Amino acid sequence: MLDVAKAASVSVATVSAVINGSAPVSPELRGRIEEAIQVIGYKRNAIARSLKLGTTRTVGLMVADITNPFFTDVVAVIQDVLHRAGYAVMLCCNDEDVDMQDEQIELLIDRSVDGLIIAPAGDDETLKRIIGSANLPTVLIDRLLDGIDTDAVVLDNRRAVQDATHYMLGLGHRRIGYISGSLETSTGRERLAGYKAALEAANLPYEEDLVRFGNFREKDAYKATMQLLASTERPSAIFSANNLMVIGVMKAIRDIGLKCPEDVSVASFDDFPWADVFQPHLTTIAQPVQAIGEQAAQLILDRLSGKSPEIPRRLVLQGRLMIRESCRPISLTPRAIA
Amino acid sequence: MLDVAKAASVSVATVSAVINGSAPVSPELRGRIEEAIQVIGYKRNAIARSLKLGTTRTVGLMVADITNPFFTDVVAVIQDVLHRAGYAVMLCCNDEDVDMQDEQIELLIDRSVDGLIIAPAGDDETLKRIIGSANLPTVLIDRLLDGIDTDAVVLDNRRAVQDATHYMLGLGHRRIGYISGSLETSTGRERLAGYKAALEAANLPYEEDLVRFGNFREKDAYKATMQLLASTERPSAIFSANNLMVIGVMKAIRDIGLKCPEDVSVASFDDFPWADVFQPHLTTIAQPVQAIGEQAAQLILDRLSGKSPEIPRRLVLQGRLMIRESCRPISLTPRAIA
DNA sequence: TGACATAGTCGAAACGTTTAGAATAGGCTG
DNA sequence: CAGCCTATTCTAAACGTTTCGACTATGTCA
Repeated sequence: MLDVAKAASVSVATVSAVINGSAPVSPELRGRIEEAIQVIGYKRNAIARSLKLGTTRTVGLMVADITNPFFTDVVAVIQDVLHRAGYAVMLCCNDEDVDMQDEQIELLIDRSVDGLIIAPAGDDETLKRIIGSANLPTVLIDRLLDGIDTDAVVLDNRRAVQDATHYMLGLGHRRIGYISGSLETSTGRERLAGYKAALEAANLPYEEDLVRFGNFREKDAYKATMQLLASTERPSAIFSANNLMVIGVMKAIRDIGLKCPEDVSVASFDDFPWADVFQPHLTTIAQPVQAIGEQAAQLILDRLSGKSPEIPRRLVLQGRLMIRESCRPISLTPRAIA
Repeated sequence: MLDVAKAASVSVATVSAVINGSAPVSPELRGRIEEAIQVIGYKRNAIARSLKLGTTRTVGLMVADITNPFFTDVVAVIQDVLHRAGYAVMLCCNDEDVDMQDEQIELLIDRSVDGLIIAPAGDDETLKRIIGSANLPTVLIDRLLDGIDTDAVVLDNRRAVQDATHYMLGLGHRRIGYISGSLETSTGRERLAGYKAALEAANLPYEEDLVRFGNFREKDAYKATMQLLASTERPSAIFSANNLMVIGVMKAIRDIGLKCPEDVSVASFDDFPWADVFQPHLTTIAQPVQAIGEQAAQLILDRLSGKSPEIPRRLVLQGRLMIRESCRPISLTPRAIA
């Protein structure tokens, strides 16, 4: 900038004024300065600017697992709308690892991001302390944190799986296996609550044996399903609490020599773009990923521009049950009855 | 830092010395300073540090489409290894849009990233000019850029699809449809070249009618496949040049009332974690995503720490043909013969 | 015509670090 | 004891911006 100022024989203050349009500048000087900028190929240094202004126009985005297509989609739309608003996105993912998560949030805060969008891996005290003391605009997505009261956009998880379970119950299933996500997450807890609620509404007992933990990961879900299917009274249906796990569930069903939906019905949280083209066509709960991403981005943008209300806003969206062919009426699944 | 210095009654230089261990400090002062840091809860300001040092310990990662599971996986491992090395990742994705890409690369350079990892959307002149003049450590992944000579890690695309085509030819298929990615990308060109090479090796003519462009996207691939299947001499097999497009291909096959592999065989670039559990079990070319990510990250890390050789390193990895059940011998697909 | 507002420009301080080089205090050598 | 070396500490400049307040020239109003 100093070079530009010299080349145009003006002060740096004036150069700054034309670049930012922050003060009136005579047409003559403006012309000289703009020309000098062209000639020199000057680009203003965003770091120096950030130092002075105390803002980086960057938001930190931390999600538990970017490999999960749900998060991938959400990240993509967040990145898109933030970019259009002139913000850069610093991305972290920790593969559902809480310790890694703590490190990463530090990394982000350390880099002086202006705000944070987080889908936390777990309800970790350290994390909560850090984001509490960072005092940054923060929006939680997908998963809430106990005792942390910020903007958030989440799904009505409880209702969604209650509906799905109700649907399976309606097909006559009485023993519905449930592959749960980690109860360290609000989604893990809420989804399980939905399952319980549906059972209760149908006057059916909640059986611990029928729920196993897959921690939102394929491998763990595979093991969990193997156990479930090996038990004496095999369930006639299985609900998977997310997309990654349903792959594990299907693999276990295959490996144990059963067929879906002939032998066991399956439904899952999270939809797939290919769900109605590969067999069995999975019955799923579709999340409005586009809306989730847009809303989250908008919340942080509003907060950053200071036009949010004082109290945090909590958006809860509804899932949609996509009934396809992976669940069938109990009367048609003879082997499960035997 | 000034506060810490005051609290410990020393100069900021000394505080800096203990924080960075950049100069010897007596145990006494060190103790006082460390205590003051604790008490005050001081964190050094990375922006100011970047300004002085001219380095941000951040690398820009721009991929054409993060929604594509291949890129997602690669991004995840890159993020992981860079994080472990103390680097933050600034992510951009542009949905294969070249103009957006130009904007984004500017955004990244503007933010003073220390290096760039790019999977370009297209062979765009503006992009090339920008990264040429930015003069930053850069590594290209997946796709090369004509005339840009930097570190890179790519697949041997040509060979991989040549092998796959050879395999289909071996099953007796003579009319193999090819759904191509954009020829603006090196992968688009190389993969098509592999298809042609296999044809040539088998003394078969290259027929323009059999290749359609899906631009690496599901929707376009769907349309392309519809055309292909509507033609008078319908192909008995189709190869899709990536994962997103094969979904479109399968949808088209379904919508036109055909079955895979009974009526038409299908193979695709890029593997899926669920490929051998949902029907039809797709025959694919699996890319070593883990290795690609690791190598790319290592290349940029080496370059950043100045321990790379002067000349750019170009790594080319091999794909692996995963033969499953979506292709069958031509003699068994009667309808295609008719 | 003098007081005063206004537009345009500039000098210099500030943002929070790092670091070169100066300063200081001992200790050692001859 | 002078001279010198070493270890430790400090002062101050620099990184590249933004912006406050000062200054000048010009125009306006009573």
